[in-house]
Amino acid sequence: MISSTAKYALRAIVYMAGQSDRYVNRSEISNATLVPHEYLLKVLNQLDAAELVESRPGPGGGYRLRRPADEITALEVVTAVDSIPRITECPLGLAEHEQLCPLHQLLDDAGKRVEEAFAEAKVSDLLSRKRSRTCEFPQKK
Amino acid sequence: MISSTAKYALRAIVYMAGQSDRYVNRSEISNATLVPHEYLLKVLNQLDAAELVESRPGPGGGYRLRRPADEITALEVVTAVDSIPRITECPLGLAEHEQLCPLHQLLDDAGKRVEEAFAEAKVSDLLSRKRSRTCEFPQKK
DNA sequence: GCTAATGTAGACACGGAGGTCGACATTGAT
DNA sequence: ATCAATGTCGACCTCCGTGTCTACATTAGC
Repeated sequence: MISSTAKYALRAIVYMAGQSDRYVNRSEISNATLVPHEYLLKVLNQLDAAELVESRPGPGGGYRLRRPADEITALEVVTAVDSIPRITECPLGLAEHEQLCPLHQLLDDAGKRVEEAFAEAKVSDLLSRKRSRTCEFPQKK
Repeated sequence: MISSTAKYALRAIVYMAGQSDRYVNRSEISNATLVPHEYLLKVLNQLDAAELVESRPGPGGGYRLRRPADEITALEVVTAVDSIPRITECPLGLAEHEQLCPLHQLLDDAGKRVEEAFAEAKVSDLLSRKRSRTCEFPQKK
């Protein structure tokens, strides 16, 4: 449905959201979310470019959200790393088409529904209440 | 949203649906849908395994639908070649979880909505009324 | 039965997403 | 000013979905 990069981004963002305002370093995020440490860098870079997180180098540095968790939608996180394919015009460029062919309409509708699902969820909605048994952050073995 | 293989399958099925009961050979389907001729074979094999089409070799042979177009849903076509990822249980296998973590619930919800979109559409709904300007079958140049 | 049209099958090639590695740059604490 | 913790960047590797190639099997028509 979405790329694993997008899932990584969501896990990382949700983890940071659970750590209030402190800067969290990459190793800690990687340990908690099991996103590969080096790959996490690329994900965080994209989240930074999308202005969802900010970073600070040096001891005590790391990453944190730029905005409160209830003001960030899951859709923003997903689109920061992974464009959801929407079909707004005829893929053949036939300008005369007022509307898409039924098949293209269906494909676009599927994309639209996914977009809606992610747009309706705020990051704060994704925080697990009972932390002890959360499964969104897999355990390292 | 779905793989290009799934889009190929939909285009091929919709094309066959527009040819009533006659057997359509692979070259004709490939020309009409611009699905690469050799790759189309693999797609058709999967559609055959899913019992959506039947084939006949020899001169005058080819492929055709096994059931009427209004009794096949787009979801059947898509799932014949491409599983839509649903999350029915905790990915960590924590049996104690009565319900999924919020994040996994969201991901599953996205998959569910896509499934619904495709389940609601029959192949017959995807046939273009005005054939002259259809864009679902790209023109070879 | 022969031939041509067609489908069948498996091995191989390509490209992009996912993932790793090593050298470098920046900052906080002392 | 120095050092260590941390982030930054670019090159590389790997795997799998996509797509191609070549040889083989089956059948309609004569």
